[in-house]
Amino acid sequence: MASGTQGADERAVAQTEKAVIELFVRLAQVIGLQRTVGEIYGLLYATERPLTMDELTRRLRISKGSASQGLKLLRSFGAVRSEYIEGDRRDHYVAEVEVRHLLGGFLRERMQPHLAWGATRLNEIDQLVAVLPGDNHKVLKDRLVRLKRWRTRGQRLLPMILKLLRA
Amino acid sequence: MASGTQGADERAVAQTEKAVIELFVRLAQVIGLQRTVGEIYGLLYATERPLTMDELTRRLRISKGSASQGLKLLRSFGAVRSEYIEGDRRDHYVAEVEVRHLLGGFLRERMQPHLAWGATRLNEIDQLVAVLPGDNHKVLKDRLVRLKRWRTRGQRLLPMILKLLRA
DNA sequence: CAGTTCGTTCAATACCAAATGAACAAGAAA
DNA sequence: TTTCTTGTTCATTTGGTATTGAACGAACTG
Repeated sequence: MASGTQGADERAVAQTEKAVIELFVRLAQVIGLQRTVGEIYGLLYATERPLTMDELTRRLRISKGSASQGLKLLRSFGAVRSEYIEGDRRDHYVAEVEVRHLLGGFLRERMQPHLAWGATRLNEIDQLVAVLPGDNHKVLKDRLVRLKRWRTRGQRLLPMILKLLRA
Repeated sequence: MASGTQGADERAVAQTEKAVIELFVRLAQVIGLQRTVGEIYGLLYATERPLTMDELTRRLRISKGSASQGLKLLRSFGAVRSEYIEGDRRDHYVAEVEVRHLLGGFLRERMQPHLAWGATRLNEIDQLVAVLPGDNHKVLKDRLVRLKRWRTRGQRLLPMILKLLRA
């Protein structure tokens, strides 16, 4: 292969890498994760070979602290795992390329707690309106019934999405 | 009705109101909207009677600017509409009690653009990898195919959710 | 053992987006 | 017309949180 073509190759790969990182940075922002988390996952996703924390900090220009915390989060989501490499005591990280790991982990660890909190809160509100006399505050009661329907719906939605992730 | 019971009533209503607002504040935070937007929608949701901007700023202790911008956003979502009241030139706002208006508007105005952006970006990446020689970078190409599958999936998910909202 | 390497934690900092409020425009009232 | 009322916009301030980097513990190495 000619070295000119080779150079074009490298450029294309580098650009791709950058674009993939950008993609995951955006995804991270949309679902409310730190930009560094998106960067880390993006770089790992675009790289076949396992990377050390040191490589992540150098290539992404982020601090050791950010890398450590980002990787911790991504591991808790099951979106990244560390691979053992013979004769190197450093951790080597690879992306779980099934994106559902990232999204599934996010839903499990971040979304679910919110839904649970909302359900609890709605029950508490229920207690409050229960003491109100029957025909007064009819509209308020009606609206709360609507909200409770949403609790059910929301709790149904999560499994649905998870199922969709699996498909 | 005894005035003591009446007092208990008012307390319960006030607490309910507060709890409903809290609920929507949390929802707002989860989907990445400003706290004030959640507060506004929450108060309107908990109140039968249409409210003026002035009432919103006083009861929520937020600035006129925040109220104006929050209402603007909520109207753009179709989650709030203004009602004309005879002999009062001020705008009077009521919540669209179908929560799907809020979520639907959010998906339409906020989520959809991100998906569109991602789709465009993926096409650009496609162009980049297209120039790479066949068997090299096989893994990279494979991973991009995975991402493209997600574009399709994401674009399918949105209508699904919208349908669920309607149900 | 002392000296390195590696990863984590957390207090300090830097950054950014949300909230404010003054200034403004458009009507209405007087 | 002038004066109020009402709502919007936008430059500034504020508040919250993401990122940093120093300090630390643990686990190797020589």
